[in-house]
Amino acid sequence: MNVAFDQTDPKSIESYAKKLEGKSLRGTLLNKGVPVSVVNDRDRGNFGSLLERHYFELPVNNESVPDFTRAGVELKATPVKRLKNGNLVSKERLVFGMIDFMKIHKEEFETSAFLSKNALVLLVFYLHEQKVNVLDYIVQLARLWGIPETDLPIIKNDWEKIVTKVRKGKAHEIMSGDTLYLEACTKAANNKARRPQPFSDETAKPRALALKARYMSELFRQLSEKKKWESPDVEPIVKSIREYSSGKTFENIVIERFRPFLGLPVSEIRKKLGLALESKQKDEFAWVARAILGVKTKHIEEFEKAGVVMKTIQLKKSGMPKEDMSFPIFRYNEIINEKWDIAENNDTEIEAELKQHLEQRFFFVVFRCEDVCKKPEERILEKVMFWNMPEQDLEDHARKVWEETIKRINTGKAHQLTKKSEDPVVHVRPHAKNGADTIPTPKNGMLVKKCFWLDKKYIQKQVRS
DNA sequence: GCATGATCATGC
DNA sequence: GCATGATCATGC
Repeated sequence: MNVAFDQTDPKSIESYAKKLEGKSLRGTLLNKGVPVSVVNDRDRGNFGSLLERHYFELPVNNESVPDFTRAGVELKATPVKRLKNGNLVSKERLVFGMIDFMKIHKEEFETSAFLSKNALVLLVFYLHEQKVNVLDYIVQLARLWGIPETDLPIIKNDWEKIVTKVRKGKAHEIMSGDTLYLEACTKAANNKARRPQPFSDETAKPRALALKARYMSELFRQLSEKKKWESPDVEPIVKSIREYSSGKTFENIVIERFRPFLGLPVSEIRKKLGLALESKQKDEFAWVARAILGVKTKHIEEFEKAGVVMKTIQLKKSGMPKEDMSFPIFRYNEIINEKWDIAENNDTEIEAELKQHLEQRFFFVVFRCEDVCKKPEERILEKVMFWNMPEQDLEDHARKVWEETIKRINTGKAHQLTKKSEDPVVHVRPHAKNGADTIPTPKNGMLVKKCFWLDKKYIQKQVRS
């Protein structure tokens, strides 16, 4: 029997967990009298189960009830990692239970297995570091957490999108990119595993419900912030949950904000919004879009949490985008070590950055030039849409070009990467300050910085549909 | 007119 | 100093 905390009281459990903040498991467990042999030998490689068994001394529990059964609290340990700029972000998504396709279609969100098990979660964030023993990871933060009221409508809608696909016999078409905060991520020992679904003969990849890594990062940032009011330049679009009344989804709300402005020239939109009549900013269209959304900051809270990337697109009179769409530059010496598919809980493999970018959900804000594209104020706001890259394009184009890029860099052909004429969707082009803005390559010395681009003809097709 | 390579402007 | 979003310039 554990006397360190009250098994029935969530607050008591949280206080006990908070004692770990700033500490690692090694010393804590040894102080608790857990034998060295046990600490060292069991559950190596899994921080969560060490925590569960030896710190909280919970019985092994794979049932549909929360780990701290009497308090109704579910325990979740989750890693953060340090970026090159020093910021801490979530290392991975927070995975809840597997989706049982044969059962979930009968559930309602409010009484779902997901919600009943995870109504109250004890989150333990620890800092994962390469080549450091799991016993020496430092706990950053331990906090009781429940889905906040403001996030509930989005999470509910995410859950319903996933379940709707199951009900339509389309479990095999579920993608992480379908949803905003909660996703149905693939979860299987190997890539070939498939499970049956109730309304189709097609089998589907096994999937689990999870909060996206981006959501977890934003959550971690908010929880670690000592002074909320000094919060950085992030503002939500939806200021009151009353806006979700009558079954409106977040995406409905966003699109409705734009409706009064569709078909108007930028000058008119500026006037209506009370903005300065002209801007010399290169991202002036993005600022107009944010103003329409009612956000005064550079970052949008819901978009940050969901990993939605807003892109403004300028169409010529013909409907063809003026430009291809660029992504961040890659480093020749680093991209060659990336993997497209990485095994779960794998600390050594690095997932392809291109894949991470293209799997995000996009929000396109499309402007069109009436005549010549000279004056920005005369461009018309044509349409807005959420978009994901279809899985087939990811596989057949993005992945292929990425593989080819690595192959050429490795064979001394880093100066001749996939041209626009070689692939209709993704190509590689310079993206540098000038010709002298170079970085090292494995076999070709210093070369100009380059990045992947999405072809404007491809963008046009996507925007038109 | 378009592919390709190159560069600008701004903010952090 | 560098990333990022946005474009320009040239030659076929």
